Amino acid sequence: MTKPRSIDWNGCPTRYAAGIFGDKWCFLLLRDVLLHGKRTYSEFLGSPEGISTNILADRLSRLEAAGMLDRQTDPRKASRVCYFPTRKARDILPALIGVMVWSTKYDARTEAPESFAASFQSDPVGTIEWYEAEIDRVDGEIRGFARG
Amino acid sequence: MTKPRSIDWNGCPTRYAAGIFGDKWCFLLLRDVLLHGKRTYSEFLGSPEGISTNILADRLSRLEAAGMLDRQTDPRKASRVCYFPTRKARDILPALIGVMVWSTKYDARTEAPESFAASFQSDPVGTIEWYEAEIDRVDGEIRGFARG
DNA sequence: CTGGATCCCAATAGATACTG
DNA sequence: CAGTATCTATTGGGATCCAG
Repeated sequence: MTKPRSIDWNGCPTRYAAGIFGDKWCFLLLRDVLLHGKRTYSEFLGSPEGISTNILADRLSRLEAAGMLDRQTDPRKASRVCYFPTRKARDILPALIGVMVWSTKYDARTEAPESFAASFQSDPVGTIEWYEAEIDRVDGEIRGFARG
Repeated sequence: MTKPRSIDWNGCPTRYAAGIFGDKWCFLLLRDVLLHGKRTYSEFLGSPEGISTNILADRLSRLEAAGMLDRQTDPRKASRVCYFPTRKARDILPALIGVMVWSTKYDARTEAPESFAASFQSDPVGTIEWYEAEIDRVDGEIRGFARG
């Protein structure tokens, strides 16, 4: 009887969060799906960090199991799979942006990624209005995809 | 100290953040030092997640190298070492609290840790006043320690 | 004592080749 | 395109040792 190596990861919000965000690849995938609008396996694979295929598959299924990603196959073309951020994932956006603002402040060499920088200058990112609009926009995207 | 493989991990704020927070143990150590007031090696070792000694030493040095922890030895007793959160680390508090609020919302089984729950109810956590007071309090703590 | 360093070896993460 | 399979590299647990 193998003794469980890990402890109960629930019962503490930071510990719960550590299980999701305390992983380099999950963190970056959430960036891709929430801020860069990436949706497909090959789009994620194309990120400059160079995730490998098995790791990508593993993290996508972890994030799906955690209720952060909604996996949908195109009704007309089964080989086309899209991963959409769930409401739960989109609710982390304010904190994620907080982290990015922090990073930008403390690492002089960092630059905001295109979509972040662009939207940050032209849109009221962080306001309730922007946030709710983003929620609605992705909801519409998912419905459109599911209808085919 | 593992050599970064292929890509440049700077140049993007999320990527930079992933290098610091995208690690389970760093994430939890920051919780301990920022929200539970833990300062010493043995206090960190006593956390319920059960970090092992080699990993703890490695992560403490990583966080020190990243400018998140300030390592101080007691002027009167060299064997007593304290790790204080730097200003840089304390500046992540608002985002960290945002993550905790998110976790608490989405995992029904999670409970806020004592110090978080207590301060959240009795103090105006999240306000500029609370935040600046916390900055000053830890600054005083560090000065007091360094004076002996 | 406290704050580590080191070693062993189990378990996990990850790069690459390959497949339906 | 969206993943498996395989094999190697790194991380991590636990015991032990060491220095101040």
